This record gives sequence, C-alpha cells and structure tokens, in this order.
Amino acid sequence: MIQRLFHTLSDIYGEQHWWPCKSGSRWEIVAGAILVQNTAWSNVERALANLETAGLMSPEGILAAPDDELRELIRPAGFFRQKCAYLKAVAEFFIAHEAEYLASDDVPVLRRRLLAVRGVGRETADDILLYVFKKPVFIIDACTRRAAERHLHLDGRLPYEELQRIFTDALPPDAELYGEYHALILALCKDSCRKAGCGEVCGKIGYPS
DNA sequence: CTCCAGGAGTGTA
DNA sequence: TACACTCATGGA
Repeated sequence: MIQRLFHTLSDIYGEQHWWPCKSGSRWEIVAGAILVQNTAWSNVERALANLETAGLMSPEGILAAPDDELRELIRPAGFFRQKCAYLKAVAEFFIAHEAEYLASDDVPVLRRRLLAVRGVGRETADDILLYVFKKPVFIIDACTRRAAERHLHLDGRLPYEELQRIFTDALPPDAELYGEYHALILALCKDSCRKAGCGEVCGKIGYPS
C-alpha cells in the first residue's frame, strides 16, 4: 500500500526535487525548517528573502544580528519572537556540530541531540536530518497524517514515531526516496483532495468520492 | 469577517 | 500519556 501510493503520486505529480529554496545551502534549509513551523511557505519565502538581502543568510549572521533587527526580517513568517530565539539556538548548534552531522550515520543519536535544541521538535529535527544531512529519516507532518488516514487507512492520530515506523518498515532506508515521498505528499495536500469536488487525482489514488 | 498553514513549548490532570 | 493554550502573518 505504502509503496503503491508513492508510485501513484509520482506518476501524477512527477519529480519534486526538494527542499524548495533557491540557494539550497544547508543553512538556508535549516532556517526554512524553523520558519515554516505552522506557517505557509509563501510567508517563509519573504522572511528568507529578507535575510538574504540583509546579508544574514548564515548561522554566524543570525547570531550577530540584534533581536530587534532579526525579528523585523522574519516577521512575515509569523511567531517572530519565538522564531528569533529558535533561529539563534539552532545557529549555535549548527556551527558547533555541522561537520559531525555530515560525518556520522548514527541517526538515533543525532536525532536525540537535535531534539534537545530549543525550537526543534520531531518534525523539524527530521526535516534537518533528511534534507540537510541526507539521513534516511521519514518525515511525519500534518499532511502525512491526513494522507495516511485517507489513502492508507491508518490512524492519523498515532504517535509520531509509531507512524514513522510504519512507513520506514515498508520502504528501503533511502534518503532520496523519503525526500521525494514527503514532497509528493505535500503536493497532494495542496491539491484538491481535501476539498469537496475532488477531481481526477483522487480517482487515481482511490480516494472515496 | 473567519479559518488555517509543512509546530513547538509550557502547564495541567 | 493526553489535552488546552499561546504564539502571529498573510492568503483564501
């Protein structure tokens, strides 16, 4: 079921080539992962563009910027007071451990340590492990839970790691595959399937009409 | 106008 | 463990 859904989505939406930011630098992905928390990506793009224009698209730049200035730059992404503090905490961690995270493959340990950083919860930690450091970690977000419920007949309210294990048990540990799958699920999420009058897409997937 | 988007932290029972 | 609450902007 899980593999079939992937191939169906892949046929419909094609290659997604994520993470969607312009430079694709590791830090830009980290910053995006923090800024996108409970926020539309269109708002994150403005904040990232502001950081770029201000010359602060680096962990060192984030740490050097006064809170007042940083908050103004990221304001479009919402929750700017929290996210200002989160970005600084993650910047410090990133500077200290980037090389180590590139070298190590001990995913459970890397994940635990990321979760100890202020502002990094399960989903953000997995965003970073997968898209920044290319570790085979499957991301569970609100869209994944909805897709799991509607198209895989799973309980979307299952605990994070439990739902995650269901996906990883059904798939080979391939970071490329996990990244595509997550991107495809978000493509599905933005599509019409969660609205009334679901069209051709839902028919192919088997969404009950 | 209301609703909500690729969450996380804190407090309560 | 399981909820309720807070944080904030911009688009539909």
